[in-house]
Amino acid sequence: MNINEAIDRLKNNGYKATKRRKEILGFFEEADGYRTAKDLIQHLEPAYEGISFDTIYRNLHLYNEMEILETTELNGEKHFRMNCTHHHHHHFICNQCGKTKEIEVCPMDEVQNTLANYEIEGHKFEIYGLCPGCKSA
Amino acid sequence: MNINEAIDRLKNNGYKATKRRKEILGFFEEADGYRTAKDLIQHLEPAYEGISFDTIYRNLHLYNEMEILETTELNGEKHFRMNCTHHHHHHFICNQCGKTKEIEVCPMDEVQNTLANYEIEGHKFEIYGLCPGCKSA
DNA sequence: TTACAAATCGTAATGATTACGATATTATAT
DNA sequence: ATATAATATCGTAATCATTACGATTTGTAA
Repeated sequence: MNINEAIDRLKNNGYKATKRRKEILGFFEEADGYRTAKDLIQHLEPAYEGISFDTIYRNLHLYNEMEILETTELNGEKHFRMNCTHHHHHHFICNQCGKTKEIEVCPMDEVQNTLANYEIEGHKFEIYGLCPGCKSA
Repeated sequence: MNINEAIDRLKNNGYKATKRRKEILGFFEEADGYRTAKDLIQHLEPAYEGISFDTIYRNLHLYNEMEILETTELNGEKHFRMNCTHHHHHHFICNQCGKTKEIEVCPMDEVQNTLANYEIEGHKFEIYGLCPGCKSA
């Protein structure tokens, strides 16, 4: 997912591409990893002084529903990142900088048959630690 | 982990085994799955009218630190369950009743070598859905 | 049973998130 | 380009889970 795809998706669904919405997309594209609502507010404050919580959270939820952003919970705070739209995979997540690395291994195939009579609705596999950059710093 | 083990662990670390602490352990033993702070408060209210948030949260954290309870985040709320002290494993978690089933598969062995130069500090693998009981109900 | 440390209570404070009426902005049709 | 109507944002208050703290009560060990 990139900014232009996201804007197209907005417009195709009757949403407007406002300055703030574009700026939010820019923030996540540049971030290239997980960020919180607070991170976003801090980024927007200089250019959009007094930006409303309403704007922040409404758009984060909108982007999440439209699968422009994906979300996960990291130590009690919701984090967001640009959605990976291609194939199914999981993430290593850096505890320091929030950047992610794709993990192709998915254990679900192996697990399926141990869950006969269960209805599987979803799963989560995440690895946490330090990326090479943060490790050496 | 069972109630008696937990009480021993409390006493061995200089903590007192109060009525409320025993009642909380009883709640989680009987629950046999993930429960929230609110669930616990509702359980305790009848017998301990006006029980303090302080008591609830302080003890949940204490039990978590002492590895009497383990915790996970499920749709934005912290959930707790009796800790499984034996070997490393993961959980299927029922979205309806919170009960869990142990999953022996752990994908980490397979993943390790794809993360050279990364420092791995932890991982999470959870499967969500409906247990056989909730599925047929 | 006394004494004292630890636990609980009652309640206020915090922090993230949600909600809402008033105002401003965007997209579209003219 | 302009007017119009729908949508988005603002400013701020409300909500919800959780944390914090002084005053009081309780558990434990001598």
